Amino acid sequence: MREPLDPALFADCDDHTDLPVRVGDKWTAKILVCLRDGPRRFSELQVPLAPVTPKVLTESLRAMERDGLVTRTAYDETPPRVEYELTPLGHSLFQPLAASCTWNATHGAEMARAREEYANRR
Amino acid sequence: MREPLDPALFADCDDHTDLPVRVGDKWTAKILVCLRDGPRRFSELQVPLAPVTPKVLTESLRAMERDGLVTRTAYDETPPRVEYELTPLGHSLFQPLAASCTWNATHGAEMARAREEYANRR
DNA sequence: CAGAATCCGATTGGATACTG
DNA sequence: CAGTATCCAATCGGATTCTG
Repeated sequence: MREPLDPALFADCDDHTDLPVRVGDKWTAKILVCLRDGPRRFSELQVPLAPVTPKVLTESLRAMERDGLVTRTAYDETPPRVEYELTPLGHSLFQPLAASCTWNATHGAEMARAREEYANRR
Repeated sequence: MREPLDPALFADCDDHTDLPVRVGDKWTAKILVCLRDGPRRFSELQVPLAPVTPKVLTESLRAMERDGLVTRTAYDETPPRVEYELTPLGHSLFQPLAASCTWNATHGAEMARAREEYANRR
C-alpha cells in the first residue's frame, strides 16, 4: 500500500492570499498535490489539509468533480469508503501549477519585500 | 505615440470564474496585458476594461502597487495625469500567466464539456 | 482627469451539530 | 466513515454620488 500523506505536507506553505497566482479555490491546489500519486480517501485528505471542515472540503471536491478534474468512487461497504482520484485533465493542471510555484520560488521574496516597504512608507 | 488600447481587447474573453487558474483578483491579469507594452493612464485602462468602476480599478491597481507589480506616477498638471507602468516584477508574471493561457487553450474545451455532462447527469 | 466616500448584494469560507 | 444541514462573519465586487 502507498504511504500515508504527510500531516505536515503544507506546514510551511504561504497563505494562499499572499500569492498572486491561484488554482481553483482555496483548497484546490493542495488537493491536487495530495492526489498526485494516486487515489485517496476523504479522511486521508483531511489530515494534511487540516483544519479544513468537511463541508468546505466536500465543496471543493464537488467543484473539481464537476470540472472533470477528479473522479469520485464510492464503495458499498460498512463503514463506507470513498476514493477521489485525479483524471488526466486534473493531472494536466500540474503544468500551470508548476509555473506558479516557479514564480513563487523566484520572485516571492521580492514581492514580500515590496509589501513591507509599502507598509513602512505610510 | 503608442497605439490606444483596443476597446474590444477582452471582448471574447471567458468569464474569469470559468477558468481554474487566476492571477491576482478579477482584473489583475487584464491590467497586466494592458500595460504590457508600456505605461498607460487611468482613463486608458478603463476603456478595454469596461464596465469596471473607478473604485474597483483603483483597488486592483493599489494592490498591484503594494505588491511591487506596477508603479504609479502622478504628474502635477491640470487636468491631472497619472500613469501606471509595469515593474520588472510585474513583467515576470507573464511567465505563469502564459502557462495558464496555454492550459486554457489546450484543455479549456474539455473542462467545459465535463461541466455540461455533469449538469445533464442530474 | 483621477480618484474618494458611501452603501449594498452576492459570494466565500468556516463553526457547529447531526446522520445513513 | 463520509458526509449533510444550518447558521454566520468576512470579503469581494459593484452602483452611485461627490471632489481637488
